[in-house]
Amino acid sequence: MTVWDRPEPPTRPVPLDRERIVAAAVALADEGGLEAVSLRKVAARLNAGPMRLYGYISTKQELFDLMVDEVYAEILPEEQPGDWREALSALAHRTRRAALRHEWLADLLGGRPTLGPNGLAVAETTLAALDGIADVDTGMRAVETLSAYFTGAIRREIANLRAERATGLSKRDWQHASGPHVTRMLATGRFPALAKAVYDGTDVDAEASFATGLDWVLDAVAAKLTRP
Amino acid sequence: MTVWDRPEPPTRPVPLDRERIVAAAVALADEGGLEAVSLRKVAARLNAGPMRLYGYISTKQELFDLMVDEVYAEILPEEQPGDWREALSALAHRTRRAALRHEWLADLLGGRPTLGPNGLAVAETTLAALDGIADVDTGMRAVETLSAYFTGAIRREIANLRAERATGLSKRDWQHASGPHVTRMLATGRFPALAKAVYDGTDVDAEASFATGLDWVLDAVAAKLTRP
DNA sequence: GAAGGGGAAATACAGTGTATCGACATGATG
DNA sequence: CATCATGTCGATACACTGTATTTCCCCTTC
Repeated sequence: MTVWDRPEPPTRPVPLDRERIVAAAVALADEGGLEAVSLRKVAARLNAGPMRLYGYISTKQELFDLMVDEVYAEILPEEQPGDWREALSALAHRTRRAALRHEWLADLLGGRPTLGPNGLAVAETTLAALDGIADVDTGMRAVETLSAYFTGAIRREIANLRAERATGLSKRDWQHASGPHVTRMLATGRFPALAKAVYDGTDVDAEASFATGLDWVLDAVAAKLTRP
Repeated sequence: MTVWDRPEPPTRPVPLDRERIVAAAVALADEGGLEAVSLRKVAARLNAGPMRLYGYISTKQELFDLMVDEVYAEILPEEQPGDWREALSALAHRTRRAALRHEWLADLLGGRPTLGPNGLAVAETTLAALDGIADVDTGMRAVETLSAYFTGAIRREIANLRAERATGLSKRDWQHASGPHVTRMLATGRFPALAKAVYDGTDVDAEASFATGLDWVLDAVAAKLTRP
């Protein structure tokens, strides 16, 4: 019996771990959004059967949790600046940039408590930045308020970005010329304040808007820190 | 040929409109969350075939948009108080309470631009509250900042609420005693600031936390309004 | 060599959003 | 009154989803 007659030994299944799985899922989501992530496609990308993933996660939600924590690794700053304000500001901006790299993050942000190692690490360094500056309670309140702000702001920014992309219109064009529905509504005169805002408002770019809102919130935090 | 032999005339299809459809969808979502909303189930609740809905909406996303706008009708205040600060605060609290009544709103909040009639009406009254107090640009920035805050805060609150419900543990219990994963992580000593926050922090109820964060942001807005 | 165990894969199921198509009640027209 | 066009509704179909269950086969251990 020659070599040719003997069948090749069966290919061992490719080794798997959460890291690989999450990487595949993130890649899929980066390319086609969250809805492009299906267990079948993730598994296929790893040359594995779908059910194999259930050894590493027990539900699709858990895969999302892992994906979010993976991105928190990008958000975690390598070294902390001394100033608490810089630290918090950096956290906000890093989160925003991460969401711009992985737009699907906006869909998940704030959706579930972040209990993964990187999420906890981010929480740690954030709270640590306020250590000694404020008592525990005001510190927590500050972090919560700030993160509520940038979570919401990021979500809105991504939402607008998608809307512009979908209609093919820049925000300015959309407001001024085309955007049939909104234009028609504004023309009814039932929304004078809104109309004024839309037509008289100077359009600032998203980053600047994010930054000024952030500054306001940081100002508020600063005011509470100094006065216990 | 008697009456009994003749078949009854065919039952006319039940009349339908967006209002009925949205009401059915909202009811479904209130009972079982957003994932309980399927076009088939919505249609079934209206004694109609699934495909019939496509005369009124062209995609499931649009149904969600209509649902959100429906809730904005609850958020819209009946009469506006004079003070801008009261007005903005009321908007935030009304949105929060709406989300507590319809928890699925948290999943949709900030996810897409709100262009429905009620959403626009809310935007209108909100901007109107700042009319004369601030120039257009700072007014918009104020509204955006504030709504980013409460959007994020509401999402987190609902997320925590669900997590507590799922584990059957109150936040306090979860942090202190059981919650194996978090407890173990904190015990490693790698998260000292976080551990201090968890163990030394006094737990305030969600509404109070929401309100203080809101006050901070409103303070910040007030500071920017007075000083142009 | 035989038996057992464990993990991967195949199959199965109930459900999803949406496209397509056939039938049929209705209103217009002869 | 008969016929035809029209438009709408429902049935069917399709590709896909998350997940439970079953089947199978390789490796280890006697």
